[in-house]
Order: sequence, then C-alpha cells, then structure tokens
Amino acid sequence: MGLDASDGEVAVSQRPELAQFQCNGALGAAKRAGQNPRELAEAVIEALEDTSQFSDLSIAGPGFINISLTDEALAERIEGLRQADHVEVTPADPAVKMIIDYGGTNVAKAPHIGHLRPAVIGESLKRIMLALGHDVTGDVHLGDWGAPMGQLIAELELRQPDLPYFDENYAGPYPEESPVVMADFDEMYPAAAARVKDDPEFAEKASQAVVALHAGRPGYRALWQHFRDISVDALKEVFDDLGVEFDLWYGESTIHDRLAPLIGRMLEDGVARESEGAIVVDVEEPDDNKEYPPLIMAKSDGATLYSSWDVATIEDRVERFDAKAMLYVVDVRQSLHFEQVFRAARKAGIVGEDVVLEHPGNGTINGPDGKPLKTRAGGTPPLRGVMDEAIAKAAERLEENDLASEYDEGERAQIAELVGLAALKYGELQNHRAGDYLFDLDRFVSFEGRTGPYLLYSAVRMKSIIRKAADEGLEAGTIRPATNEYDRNLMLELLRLPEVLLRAAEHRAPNHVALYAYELAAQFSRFFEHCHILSETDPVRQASWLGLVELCLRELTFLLDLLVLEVPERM
RNA sequence: GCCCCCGUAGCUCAGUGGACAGAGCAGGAGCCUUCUAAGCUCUUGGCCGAGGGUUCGAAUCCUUCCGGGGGCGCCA
Repeated sequence: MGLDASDGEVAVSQRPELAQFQCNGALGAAKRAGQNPRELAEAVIEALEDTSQFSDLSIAGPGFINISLTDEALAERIEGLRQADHVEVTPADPAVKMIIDYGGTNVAKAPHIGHLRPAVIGESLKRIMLALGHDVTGDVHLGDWGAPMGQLIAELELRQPDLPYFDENYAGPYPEESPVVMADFDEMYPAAAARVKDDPEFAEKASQAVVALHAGRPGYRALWQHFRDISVDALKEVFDDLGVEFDLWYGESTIHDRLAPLIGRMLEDGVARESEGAIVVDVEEPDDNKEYPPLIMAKSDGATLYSSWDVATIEDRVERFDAKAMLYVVDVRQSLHFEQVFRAARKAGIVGEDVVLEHPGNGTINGPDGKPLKTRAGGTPPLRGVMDEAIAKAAERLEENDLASEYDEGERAQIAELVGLAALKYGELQNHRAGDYLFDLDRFVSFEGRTGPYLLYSAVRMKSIIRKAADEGLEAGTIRPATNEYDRNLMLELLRLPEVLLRAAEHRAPNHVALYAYELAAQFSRFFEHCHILSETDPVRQASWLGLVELCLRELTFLLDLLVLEVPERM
C-alpha cells in the first residue's frame, strides 16, 4: 500500500469522546501516493486480521482511523505492564554515546538563579536519555580558565604579596591549604572586576597573570588549583541538594594541552589563518543567509579563548570518549558562538557527519520587568538563597494549612525541603526550555494546581493507600477490565508514557515529561475520588484497583525521577 | 543594517501539519461521619499580533508588516 512504519503510528486520541486512540497515517500516505485517504484507511482496516481486541475501528472525517480497545484488551495490556518489574519504555535505536554539557558554572563564583535552568534541564535531559538506553555522560564544564582567573590571582597578590605562590624563585612545595575560602570570593571577585575597570595597571597585571597561568607558572597553577578545588566542593554541595549530579567536573582548562597542537594542525591544513594578528577560522558557507564572523582560535596577543577551548573540547570528547552526540544545554544567547564552534570543528575534521553537535539552549529566568531576574539591590540572586527561600515558603505553607503537624520537627523540615525544591524545579521544567519564563516563587510553591507539591502529594496518596491496604492484609491482584470511566481513563493515561518520553528526547524538551506527569497525577486524583479502594466490597475489584495504584505509583515515581523530583514517604 | 527567538483566555504558560485551540491560576456554583480537601465536580472566559500564501486540512510551514526580547572577531 506504500505505507511507512511511521504511518502506522497510533496515538492517544485528542477527541476521547470519539475514540481512545487515533491513527492519522492514512492521510499522509494518501497524499504521497495520490490516493483517496478514506479508501486507504478502509483498506488498512480491511487488512487487519484479528480485530477481536478492538471495540471500535472506524474511519472519521477525511481519513482518521479511530480505534478503541475492548476493556478486556486494555486490562490485559495494563496487567502486562504491572507484571513487568520496571517501567516499560521504547528503547532508543540506536543507543548513542552522548555527552551533555550542562553546568554552566564558574570557578570562584557562587551559582546564581540563572544557573538553575541549564542545571535542572540538563539533568532532566540526561535522565531521559539514560532511560531510553543511551550511554550518557554529563559534564559540568566549569568556567575555570578565563580572564577572571588572572584577575583573582592579581587581586590576591595585591592583598597578600608575601604568599609563596607569587615568588618566582620559590621551588615549592606549595601549602596544601588554600589561602582563601569560598566566602572570600564573594568580596574578592567583584573587587577585582572593579579594579580592572578603574586601574589600567592592575588590568595589565591581571591579563599577564592569566597568560602566565596558561603558560604553566607553577605558583599560579598551584593557586588556581586551590581556587578550583574549593569551588568544586562548594558547587557540589549546592548541586547535590538540587539533585543534579555531574559525571565529570571538567572545565575549560581540561583541554589546555590540546590547544597548541590543534591550532598548529589547523594552520598547517589551511583550516585556520592569520588575521589582524589573531588566528581565525572562516566558517561561512556559500548559501548562508547571514553573516558568520570567523571563529577566533587565538587572540592577537597569542592567548587562547573560549571559542578555541570549545573546539578543543569537542576533539577531547571524540578522542577520549568516542562521543557520537554532544548536547550543550547553555543559554540560547550563545547560539551564534556554538554554530561557529560546530562549523569549525567539522571544517577541521574533528568530527564527521555522523556526530551530532547540538545546542538545545535555554532561555532566561525573568523578573516582573521581563528582564533576567535581579534582586532589589540590582544583583543576581544566588541559587542557594533561592533554594532556601523556596524551602522556607514550603514550610510556611505547611504551617498555615496545618499540614504534617503531627509529624516531628525533623520530618517536617525534610518534607518542607522536598516540597520546596520540587516547587522550584517543577516551576522550571514545566516551561519549554528555549523560552524565557517569569519567576514567581509564590506561584510555584502554591499547593494548588499544576505544581511540584501537587505531584508529590499525588504520589504520597498512592503510597498511603498501599500502606493502609497492607496493614489490612490486602494484596494487589490481576488488573481486571475497567468498571467505570475513572479506572478506564487512568489505564489509558498510563499507556502514553513511552510516546511522551520519545517526544521529550526528540525535542530535548523535558517539559513534555513534566506535563505528562501532571496529567497522570490528575487522572489518578479523579480515580482516587471516585473509586474508593479500601471500602470496596468486591475483593477481585479491590485487588485489581490496588494493582492499578501500584503501577501508577511506579510510573509516576519514574517520571518524577526524570524531573529530578524526590517523593517523601508521607506528607 | 543583518540574523535568531517570542507574540495563544484577565494572569502564567502548554500545544508532535490534523477533528470544535488546552492547562493551571484568578472569577462563579457545588462536594469532607469513607483510602491525605495540597483534592474532586460543574462553570464563565479566545477572530492563536495583523495581512497574504502553500495544503483536503495551519496556532504549527512560507511571505510581508506591527510589537517585544536577544545576538552579531579578539569577554564567557
């Protein structure tokens, strides 16, 4: 009939009153073949040999195939899911070795609210890709090699010139203890940045310091290592609390040794050229519709910079990890930069056409003025502070609604933490990654509607039923055919998971998972209200419903984990 | 100047070329001697920025305009 496999795709119907599922493949196929779509749909239905599991199989409108399962067939499928010991997904084919670059944080600087997006979206994306069977490595890719490093070294030299790091005749070893702690950077970093602006002599020292650092001056390297170590420790604390786990704590510095040979080779191969004292790669292509400035591999003073580091990092990821896909969850405003870098990497032959290079960028988190969020004082709110605020607000909500009041203080605090962070992360993930969104913490921690707290609450209610049923000696059993619209709709909802997961992966968009998790939880809530399990008198039906709740909890917990949300035992 | 993104209900946002455009909040009306009311049920609310086009079919693709944001060689 000239059909592709994709024409056979069946999706949950958008018109549930008409059918449970729909297949629109006949429309597209008929168009390609120049056939009548209704006739084609008719032929497809005719060709089905066993239609015993369908309660409806009909053609509607221009050629939609409407499909509904019998309750028996539906229950059989759901029971199959229940009996599996894991959540069923459609595995990626082929599975790909991929690296997701998603930290976006810098050494010597506490992460701020802007880092929430790439961190949480990247983490979620990583988990989604892993769930589909991809071989995924997450790299924080720290900003640890740029001009601020030189500024901090120069600033510290100004303040404590007697430290051995600054003595060029000192032969080492250098102290094991860092001369500064993380908190010192809060003041030092802006002070150094301001001094660079006002004091040309200091600015010169700072830029010489970064050149010397790159060149390998031992004292500077030792000092830099301190800066990096204490920064990583501090960052790990914040990210651990957020549930964001990086496999690699690499950074811009990691590939430093690759730069000279790489640039040399690019010059030899004629990929790079000298221009105005700098070394650049021309990345325009004949049919471009806009200007592509050349990518700079080395500045006119000989120093390398982030564009060259990013190219060398691609080489590193190919050679050491054999990566076949690299996803950069980084601010969309850097899209031109990544286009240039990707083009340069391909032009230099570092990656072939079989390697995916993509920048699924994230938008900004905005304040009420429509601009990236700022505090009243004009600064960018620190991430830790925002997390604490979310947790405090969650605790307030618990208090004022007299919730969890019978639990001890420690458990209440734990619940507040999970609820507050869930609010923050779900507020983030329900939006499409590429758009900007308005940050409204009060709305996120609201206990009503489509929020993180609602999702946790739903999962906890499932746990509660299961616990109480166990207390009464009840056991889950075979899932029986639906008895009403509520258990039927819940079963249908459960079937959507694989499709949603694939779509989220394809678009690199966790919001699809976030929305689906809400819809599943909402469908459960309806079932919960209308099908009272513990007081059900028919034991077969009761066991079936209990099985449905267990399956539902398994799927919801799985989805929430993909969204980096953790469910308390009770709340 | 060139390029990219956005414009959908009062607000915040979803929306995979398909059937009458969705959710949450806010507004209105109900439901707690039964598994957590952080819930459920019902309900009001839209020329999807505007105009052209492609298509059997457009919020979605193309094009022109209007409005907002962002980016454009030695910062990251």
